[in-house]
Amino acid sequence: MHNINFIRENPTEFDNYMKQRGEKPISNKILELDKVKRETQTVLQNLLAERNSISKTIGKLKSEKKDASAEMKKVDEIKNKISNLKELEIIKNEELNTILTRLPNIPHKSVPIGSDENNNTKYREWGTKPSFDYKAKTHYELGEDLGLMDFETASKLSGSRFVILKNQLSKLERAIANFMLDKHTNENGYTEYNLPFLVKDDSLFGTGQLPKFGEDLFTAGDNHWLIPTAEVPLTNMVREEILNQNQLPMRFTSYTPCFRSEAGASGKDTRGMLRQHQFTKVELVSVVEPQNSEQELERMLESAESILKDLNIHYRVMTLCTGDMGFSACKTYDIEVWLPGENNYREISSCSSCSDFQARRMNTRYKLENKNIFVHTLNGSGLAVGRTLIAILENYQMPNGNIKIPEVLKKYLNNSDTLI
RNA sequence: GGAGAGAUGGCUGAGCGGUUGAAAGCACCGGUCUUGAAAACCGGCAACGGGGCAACUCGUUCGUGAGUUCGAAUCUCACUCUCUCCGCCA
Repeated sequence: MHNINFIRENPTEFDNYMKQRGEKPISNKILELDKVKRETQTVLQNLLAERNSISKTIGKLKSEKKDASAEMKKVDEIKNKISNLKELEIIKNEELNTILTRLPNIPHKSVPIGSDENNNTKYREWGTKPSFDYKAKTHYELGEDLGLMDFETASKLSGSRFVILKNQLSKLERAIANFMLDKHTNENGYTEYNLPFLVKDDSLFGTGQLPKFGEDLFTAGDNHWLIPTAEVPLTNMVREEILNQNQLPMRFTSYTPCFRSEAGASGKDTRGMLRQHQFTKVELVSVVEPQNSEQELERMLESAESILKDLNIHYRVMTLCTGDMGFSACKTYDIEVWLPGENNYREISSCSSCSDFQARRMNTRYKLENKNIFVHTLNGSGLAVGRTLIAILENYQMPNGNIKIPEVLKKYLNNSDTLI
């Protein structure tokens, strides 16, 4: 949600920011609605004040057993005007909100300007690509050849974009999740939560998925939605709260399934388990004071990177350009992991600062010297577990089709050296 | 699923239809006292919005939405949520 004061004072600048994010200029319309709304409100409030004071007089007269019929007649006349103006104010306010709740966050100054992923810039990279004497296999070739990854049966159960992991691969998924959670809670300073996977629409509004992106989500009836990411429940834990300064920064982590309809991705990544309707992810969320959010984003990125460093898998970090960022983000780093089987980099984490954008939607503030200030929220994957599993398969594959176990995961897998 | 109770400020918790935006306590902030701290005492302390350069002023808000009334935290209706008991159940 946007600060209407900022738009009032910087309409051209606002339009410019929106243009960078692929929106049309709209400040004119916003300011016009805002003006009408405020004028209506002023007139309305004067009438309300008049009604209130006459009502008080009536109360006084009645308690003195005097005649109040003249005053009551006066109020009666005002009442009609009031209800008309009230209606108008509500309409204008709704029109304004419809616009304001559907505009994306303003990008941070340091974000490269551009329309799509081609304008993303490389922030840094780590490690080197492994080399193979043969054509590296894809994760689904490896998984299926080992008999541990089953797309056919999954589609019998649930349709396309689902997978079944069996035996050692199922255990590997658990090992990865445990390793990530241990790392983030023991070394990176996050507190672990076990969360609801169903949320109400208020929560999805708070983090920005609703009202605009409902078609990307699965519903579960009764005003419940399946979470597309743990960001939603984690961040909304502080919705409608006024926090104390000494509670900040807050750092949360959680391992949850994520459910996405992938409505806009038909035909994309249909092979393998890269893009599924259901996947698991370890999520990181921070709630911080505004002046600390830039630094917190770097910290969060490093926390996510620490997982891949420990796994010793090559990756690069991209700074997303204005046109490629998510709705709520003001700045986003994507971590792209190297997948030898694909011969390509693929997103495995996305770390975003949402500045005060979600905080305004959620009305989350903290007390600072008797003032209530909107917090800044950040979220990042640390990491997507399914895609980490893919990365391990492809990077740790051996010529015979078996998989080496990364050093840090051994203790989670009976100290085995290889998958089977 | 059946029966009942409830929802008030950061928290706990009072509140006959008419200075109740709301008692009291806690928390918090400032001060006195103290070598320092604690205690005690004094003072301050809801949010959001409109108008105004400002002092300030007006409006809205007691779960949400309608209604009754000149006037609603207080009365009526619907909805949401929470809790208790019973039943069912991982």
